[in-house]
Amino acid sequence: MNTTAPREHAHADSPRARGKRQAVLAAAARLFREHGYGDASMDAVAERAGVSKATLYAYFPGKHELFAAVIQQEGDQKSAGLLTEPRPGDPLRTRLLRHGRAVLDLLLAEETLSSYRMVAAEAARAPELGRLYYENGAARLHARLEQVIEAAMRAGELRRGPADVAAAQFIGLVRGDLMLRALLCVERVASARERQASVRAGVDSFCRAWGAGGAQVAP
Amino acid sequence: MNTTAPREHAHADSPRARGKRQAVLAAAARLFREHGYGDASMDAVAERAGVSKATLYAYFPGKHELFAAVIQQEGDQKSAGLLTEPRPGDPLRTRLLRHGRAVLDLLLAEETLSSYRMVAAEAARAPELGRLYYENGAARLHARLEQVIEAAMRAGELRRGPADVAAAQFIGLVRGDLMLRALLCVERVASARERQASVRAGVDSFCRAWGAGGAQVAP
DNA sequence: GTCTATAAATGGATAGAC
DNA sequence: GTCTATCCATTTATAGAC
Repeated sequence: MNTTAPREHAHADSPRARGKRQAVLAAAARLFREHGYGDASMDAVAERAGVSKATLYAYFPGKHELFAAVIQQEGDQKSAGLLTEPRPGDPLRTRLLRHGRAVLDLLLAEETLSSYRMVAAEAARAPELGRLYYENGAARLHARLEQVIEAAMRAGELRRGPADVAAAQFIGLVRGDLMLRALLCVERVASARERQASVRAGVDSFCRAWGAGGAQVAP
Repeated sequence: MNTTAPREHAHADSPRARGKRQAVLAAAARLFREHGYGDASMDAVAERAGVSKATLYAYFPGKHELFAAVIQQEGDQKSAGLLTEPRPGDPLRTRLLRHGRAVLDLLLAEETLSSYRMVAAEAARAPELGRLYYENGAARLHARLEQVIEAAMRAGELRRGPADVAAAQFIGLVRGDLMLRALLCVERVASARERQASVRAGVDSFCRAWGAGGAQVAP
C-alpha cells in the first residue's frame, strides 16, 4: 500500500509529470469528498483533472492507491502549523482557550469532516488506511497537545499526571458533542458562538480537573 | 424518507410477509456492515435473505430506503435497556463508574462502530439519514445520561449547572480517544483493562470538574 | 507518455409468468 | 406475492495508435 509516493508508474521527475500528478490528486480529493469513495468514478477524476484515464492509471495503480495518496496528502497539509503557542506570558486559562478554539476549528473544518467520513467508511475493510489517517492526523494533534500540557505540568500550572490522558480528555471536553452532530449533519455546522461556548465549558472543566491548586476558575 | 415502516409495497400483515421482511432486514444489516453501503449489492442481499430481487423490491422501494430501515431498526434495538440505574445506595463515584463502563461498552460495540461508519459516510449526501441516526442513538443516550446527572445535582452530589453540557463532557471524558482508534481500526478493539482505565480516568476528572464539595476523589 | 476506444464485469431496477 | 430472466447504465481497467 505504498503511499509515500516514492515510486509510481510514471516518472515523477519532470515538472510536467509532477503537475499532472498534482492535478489528479486535487481532482480526486474533491470528488471523493463530494461523492464519497464509492460513488466517485475514475472517469470523473480523469475528466476533472484534464487527463485521460490511461494517464491516470499511469500515475496510480488503482482507485484504492489513489485514495490512500489523497488521505496522505491531506494529513500532511492539515498538520502543517499545528497549535502554535500564542503568547507565553498569558495565564494558563487564556492559553488553553486559544488552543481549545484552534482544536475545535480544526475538528469542525469541512475538510476534516469529509476526510473523516471517507476514511471511517473504508477503515473496516482497509485497516492500513485507517492507521495511516490516524497517525497522520489525530496522532499529531494529540502529540502536540501533550507537549503543551506537559510543559504546563512542569511549570506547576497543572497537576502532575499522565499527559497523554490529559490531552485526550482535553479534546473530549472541548469537542462536546459538536463534532458528532457536524459529522452526522444533524444541523448546519456550529456557529462561532456555539464553538466558543463549548470551548469555554470544556476548558473550565479541564482546569477544575487538572488545575494545580484548588479551584482557580471563576464560577 | 418514510422509515418508520408504516406502509411499504407489500402487505406487512401476514406472518409470512413479516418473516420475509425481517429476513431481508437482517441480511441487509449484515451485508452493509461487512461490505459497506456502496459495495453491498442488492443481489447479495436478496441471495442471503433467501428471496428474489423482485420480492426485495416489493418490500423496499430502493437501496436507500432499505438502508434507512436498517439504521432505524438498529437504533431501536440498541437503545432498549439504556443505562439502568445500578444500586441507588452506592456512592456517586461507584454509580458513575458503572454508567461510564456501560457507555463505553456501547460505544465500542462492533455493531455501533459499523453503523457509525456507514452512516457517517452517507450523511453528507443524505442528511436526513444522519439526523435519524443521531436522534435514534446518541440523542437517547445523551438524554438518559442527562437524567442521571440532573438527579445527582438535585441530590447535592454534583455541582449545579447545565446538565446537557455535563452529559456531553462525561461521554467525552470516558471515551478518551478509544472510540476514534476503534473506529479507524488503529489496532484491535480495546481490552477490558484498557476500557476500565479510560472509564476510571474519565470519572475521576468528571468528579473533580463537577463534584459538589472540594476534592472528594482519592488521588 | 498520452490519447481514443473498448473490454469485461457488475450495479440497481423491472417485465412478465405463475 | 414471488420467482426467473433480462434491461440498461455505469464501473474499473486495458489495448493499441500516435
